[in-house]
Amino acid sequence: MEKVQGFIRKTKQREVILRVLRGTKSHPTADWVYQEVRKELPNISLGTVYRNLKILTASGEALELSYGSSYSRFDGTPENHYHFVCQRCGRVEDVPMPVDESLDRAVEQLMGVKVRQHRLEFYGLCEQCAAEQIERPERPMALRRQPVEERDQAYAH
Amino acid sequence: MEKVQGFIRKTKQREVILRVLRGTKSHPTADWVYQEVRKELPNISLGTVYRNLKILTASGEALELSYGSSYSRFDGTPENHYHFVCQRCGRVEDVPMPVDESLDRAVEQLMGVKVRQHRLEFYGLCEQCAAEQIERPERPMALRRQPVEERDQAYAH
DNA sequence: ATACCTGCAAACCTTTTGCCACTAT
DNA sequence: ATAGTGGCAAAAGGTTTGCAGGTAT
Repeated sequence: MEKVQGFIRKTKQREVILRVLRGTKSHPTADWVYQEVRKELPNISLGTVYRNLKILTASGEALELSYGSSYSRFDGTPENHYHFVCQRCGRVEDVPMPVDESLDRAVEQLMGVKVRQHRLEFYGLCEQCAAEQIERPERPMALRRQPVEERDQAYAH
Repeated sequence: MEKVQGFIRKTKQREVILRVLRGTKSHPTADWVYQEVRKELPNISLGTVYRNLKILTASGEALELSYGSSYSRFDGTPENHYHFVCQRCGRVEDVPMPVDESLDRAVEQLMGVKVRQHRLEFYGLCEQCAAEQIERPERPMALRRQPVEERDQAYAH
């Protein structure tokens, strides 16, 4: 039942997707990639693009700029602060570290933009999950689906 | 047609939602908030929770921890680097600033966790949008819907 | 009175999946 | 041979919205 990838095969589709991704600096959406790839492979499907984007992300050949989980989370503390996200159980914790607003000024000078705020998030394993994390698979672990129960524990108070 | 909020009325629903949000440190999802609020207001609907979460976020009484747009964006440059996101046009740009990995070690020592990476994103107005941003509404501007054409321009190469 | 709000349900939209034929190894 | 893949279309799942009746101000 558990479909675990033994090896990743080389295909035309994946090759073009990666080339398109590397060929732009625009941080495109999946749909944009789809439209681009379609110019070369008119029959490719959106599903394939998503599948390969996920594979490329899991194998470290691309980055996915998103919150990770598909839902938004809300925070009743309006003052900006940093967060730590456990990549295994999904828990989100505040980081007891002061917000460094001088970073905003630095970016403004570097890029000529107006910065209102920044968000800093750390990703890794929380104390509890790090303890349970004994084995270390050589294949990208992100390919494995996370059990729903574990994800849910993060919603508990 | 454009529904612009002139003032925000005080309602039981919004009051309870804010109280629930302030009463937890768990960075809950909208659905978790819904379940909690329902204990006090059994007839409230998920839609109302979403609507109010959005209003609270826009008025600065809560933070939304998400990427902002509903889609993921991908980046063909696997090396970690920082991003700047224009809150007006949605454009995403790389920040020419070295990644400070000592932050990861600092958080590990502060929290007793294992940090694999961090993500730092700056939000504000890009040079172009800052120039066009002449007026400054006193009501939270996030309440206003963004024209589709402007959002789309961010997908262009 | 008059906006604003709510509940409900349908609609939306991005992302995921099942199925089956195909193909790289 | 055989597991990984792709195309297609349906499904999923979080979030938004239209509507019509309520409700603060």
